[in-house]
Amino acid sequence: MSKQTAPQAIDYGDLNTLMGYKLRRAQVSFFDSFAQRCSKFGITPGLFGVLSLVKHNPGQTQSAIANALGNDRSAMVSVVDKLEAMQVLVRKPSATDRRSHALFLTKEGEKYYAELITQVREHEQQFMDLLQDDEAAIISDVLDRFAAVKSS
Amino acid sequence: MSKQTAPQAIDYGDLNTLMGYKLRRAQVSFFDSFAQRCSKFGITPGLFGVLSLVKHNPGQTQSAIANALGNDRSAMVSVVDKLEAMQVLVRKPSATDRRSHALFLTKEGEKYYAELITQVREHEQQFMDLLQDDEAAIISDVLDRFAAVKSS
DNA sequence: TATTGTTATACTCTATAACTATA
DNA sequence: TATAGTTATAGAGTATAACAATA
Repeated sequence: MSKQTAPQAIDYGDLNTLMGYKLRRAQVSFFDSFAQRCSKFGITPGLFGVLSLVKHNPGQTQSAIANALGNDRSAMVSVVDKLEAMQVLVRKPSATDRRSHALFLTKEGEKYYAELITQVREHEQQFMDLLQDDEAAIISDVLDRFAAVKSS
Repeated sequence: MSKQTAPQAIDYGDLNTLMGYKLRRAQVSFFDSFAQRCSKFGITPGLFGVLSLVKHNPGQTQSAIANALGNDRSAMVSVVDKLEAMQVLVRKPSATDRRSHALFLTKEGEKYYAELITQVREHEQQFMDLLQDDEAAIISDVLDRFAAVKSS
């Protein structure tokens, strides 16, 4: 026999009733799926977030982008390094403050982002297809409310 | 003047339309809030998940718990070590398989969990209070559907 | 041969502190 | 004095590979 004991069914107990755990499971599933579909682009959700924010806010500084994403400045360094190595983003000296770097998508970066966002939207659609009628609007709303809860 | 340039408003662009990003923001907010409320218990969402699963499935092995949570069994070692150090959980030799450890809550662990789950439920309620009418049921349903998406 | 717990290892993510050059 | 980017560092979290004991 291949297994002596059949794998016993697990009772998820409280976890099955907790929105926090459902939220985590859903996010992990979503990001795993994202990573798989976008693997050929060599990008992660974290890199995508920075790229997208620079795309929509050209010329902003690293600190401004970090703040907007809720990350620390120091974490931005390697992220921007990677995106620069991919030649989709560039640091340019700020015109008004020589301490800071203004971030821009390269010409290649614009093309890259255009192709990437198409994949990302298809991926979104794959999940949105699981919803019916007005559910999407409700989820979107509720997640925004959850995100707005201040923790201290 | 305290700042030379007023902080420019950030356009979240595509991110504001992507469920994946909303999901992440909501989860981070939820877990930050959880961590704050449960800090006096010295526990994290990850530790709580294991403890809760052992509570509801006494005698299961480390591998079974790891599998149920989608983790690798190697990651369980330090988690169980921590919970054992907190004296809320014990490894006992399995009666049927001398390779494996059966996990149980200690007497203290049962008391600890009872107090903890009360806090966790209050925390849940804090977020559920943001919802109205049938929204909770819809969110719960949709998150389950998202979690069920297989990624390969 | 396969599985359980374990160790060693490594990689990502995240955060803190300190440095430098600027402001 | 304070801020931007950077470096060094350290802590979680997660994963792979290999090993000893056992199945």
